[in-house]
Amino acid sequence: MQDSLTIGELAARSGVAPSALRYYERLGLIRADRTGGNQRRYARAELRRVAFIRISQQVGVSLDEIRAALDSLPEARTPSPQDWARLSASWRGRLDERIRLLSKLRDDLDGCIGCGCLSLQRCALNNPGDALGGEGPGARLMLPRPEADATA
Amino acid sequence: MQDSLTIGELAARSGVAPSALRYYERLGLIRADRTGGNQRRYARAELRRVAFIRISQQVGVSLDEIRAALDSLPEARTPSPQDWARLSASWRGRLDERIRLLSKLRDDLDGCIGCGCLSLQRCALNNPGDALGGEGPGARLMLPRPEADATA
DNA sequence: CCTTGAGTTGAAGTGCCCTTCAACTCACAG
DNA sequence: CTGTGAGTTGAAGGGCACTTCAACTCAAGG
Repeated sequence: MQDSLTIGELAARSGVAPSALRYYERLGLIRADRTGGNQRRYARAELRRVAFIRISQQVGVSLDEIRAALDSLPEARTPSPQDWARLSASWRGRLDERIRLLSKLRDDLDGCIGCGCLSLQRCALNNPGDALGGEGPGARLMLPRPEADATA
Repeated sequence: MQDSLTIGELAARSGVAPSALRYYERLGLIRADRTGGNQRRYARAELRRVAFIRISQQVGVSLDEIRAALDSLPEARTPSPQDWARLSASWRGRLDERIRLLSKLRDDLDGCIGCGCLSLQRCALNNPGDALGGEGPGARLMLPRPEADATA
């Protein structure tokens, strides 16, 4: 009942598996103090960081970008509500864009279904300027899977 | 200028890389005839299949599920507009759900930003019944990245 | 003290969706 | 007929976000 949480406690409270928390730490997304016996002890503030990470993932931001965002927080002091608000607000455009694209896809799909033609190339694929762009080599997951786990 | 397309032509017209098309074929998502020299020749209808695949991915459906959906098409005849409409319509709920979740996330985020508290756990994480659920072992990409490529 | 559940590490595995490579063969314009 | 760009294969690589494993050590209740 102190001011710090074990990894198990943080996992339970955040809904993120311990293995994921360790992974986040390796990536520099969160940090932990250590006990004499080398066990992690998390400050309460880390709970908020983890929450921000999960939110950001739902927005569709990669861990690498989340790390960059978190790096912009002040190191000296505990981040203020305004700090968090600024970070969250920075995802707002991303979120809007994602919603817009999916809504457009829904409309296109409705149009196709409605007219029965389902000329998908015209409706939804052949609009390169609009649709999702991606660059560079290496395999990426190009398109989203909705399933995720907030409680496991 | 015949009735069939080479893999390069299909790639160009669909915006999907040849390597991806071969991959789709391995997974049983598309099929190709072969020339005497063992090269793939795609019927025009395959273009529509590929379009459907890409659309489905945007909706957030896995290739495995897409394969299952495509398997439900009649094998005897070329799928009719109604066949495609049925398949597309079957994703409609998924799409709606995704849009709904993202919209809710946006509202939550606005709320948090608005009040400055950013109590993310209450706002957006601690609603397990609502949020994205996932099951089973093995690493999955839990949350979507919007970037994708429809023209490369 | 001692047991037992929780925590530690690095390395390897998993699932998805492809891409890249090497070492060929094909198809067609000239 | 020949050169060249396009196509073929299986195997391996790659990025992401983790999980799993083995082989330990810690922490705390009885």
